[in-house]
Amino acid sequence: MPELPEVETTVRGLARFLEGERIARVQVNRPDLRRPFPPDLVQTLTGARVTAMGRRAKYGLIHTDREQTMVFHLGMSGRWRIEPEKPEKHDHLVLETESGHVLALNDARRFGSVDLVATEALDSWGPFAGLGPEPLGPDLTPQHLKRAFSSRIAPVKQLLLDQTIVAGLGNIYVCEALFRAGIRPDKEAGRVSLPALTRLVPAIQSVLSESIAAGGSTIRDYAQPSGELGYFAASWQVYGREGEPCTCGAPVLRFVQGGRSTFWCRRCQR
DNA sequence: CCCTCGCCCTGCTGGC
DNA sequence: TGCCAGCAGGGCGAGG
Repeated sequence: MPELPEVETTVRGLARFLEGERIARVQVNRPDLRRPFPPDLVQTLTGARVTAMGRRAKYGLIHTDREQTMVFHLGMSGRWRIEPEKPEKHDHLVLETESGHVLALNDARRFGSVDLVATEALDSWGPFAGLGPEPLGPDLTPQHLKRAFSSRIAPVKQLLLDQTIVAGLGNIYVCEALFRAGIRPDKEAGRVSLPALTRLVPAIQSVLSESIAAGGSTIRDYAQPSGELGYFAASWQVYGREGEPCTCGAPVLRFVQGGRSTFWCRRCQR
């Protein structure tokens, strides 16, 4: 899905149309994504004013003046369509603001979610309660990873996908960050050295920051809220490049880990 | 606890 | 052209 940079881009795009606006109309077309929509979704959002937008891990946050926050997850194929010309298949939720902007949450695979959570209790809300630190915040440090990886035998790649260790990384950016840090994806997490973790943290942060600056990655059904496409996909060095030469000349390799594809360079990652 | 696996759902691509 | 296998960015629960 949209990983952290894509959610961040989406939230920033939505903010231009929602922040400070009152929601005038809420239309639910199909109220069952990963889980059913809250039964009071329409009632709670209709007439509410959006006070602020935010993001936690891969979740987008729409805070309202009703002390309720709408939390959305884009799953694998979710996207917000801004000012859609016409309705499309899989537009599950449509919001219209007082000033006439229309926003449609479209999710073909329906792995996404929409929830309402009391704003003051967000941190203790089930899906948020166990999340690890934000990778772009101050709490992701080599020491944090050292501690979280300690005595773990699972491959480092799998643990980086674990949202309780770091919140917001997905398959693409984990592959790219491990490449930048020169760490083999199948390395036992507990055996990754502190110097390697000290390279990994800035590798994670740079790959995410650069992607956000570029407006996210483009893949299949992902588009920014405005409808433009992100450009970061062109910057992938290993993801999706099986068989192509790495910058070092060796071929990019692919194998399956935990049921998903891992891309890496045998020469650059040790 | 930790680790792995399989499933949720739909659509697109590539090979025959 | 049609069909079908394989693949896709996530998250969760079951079972060992």
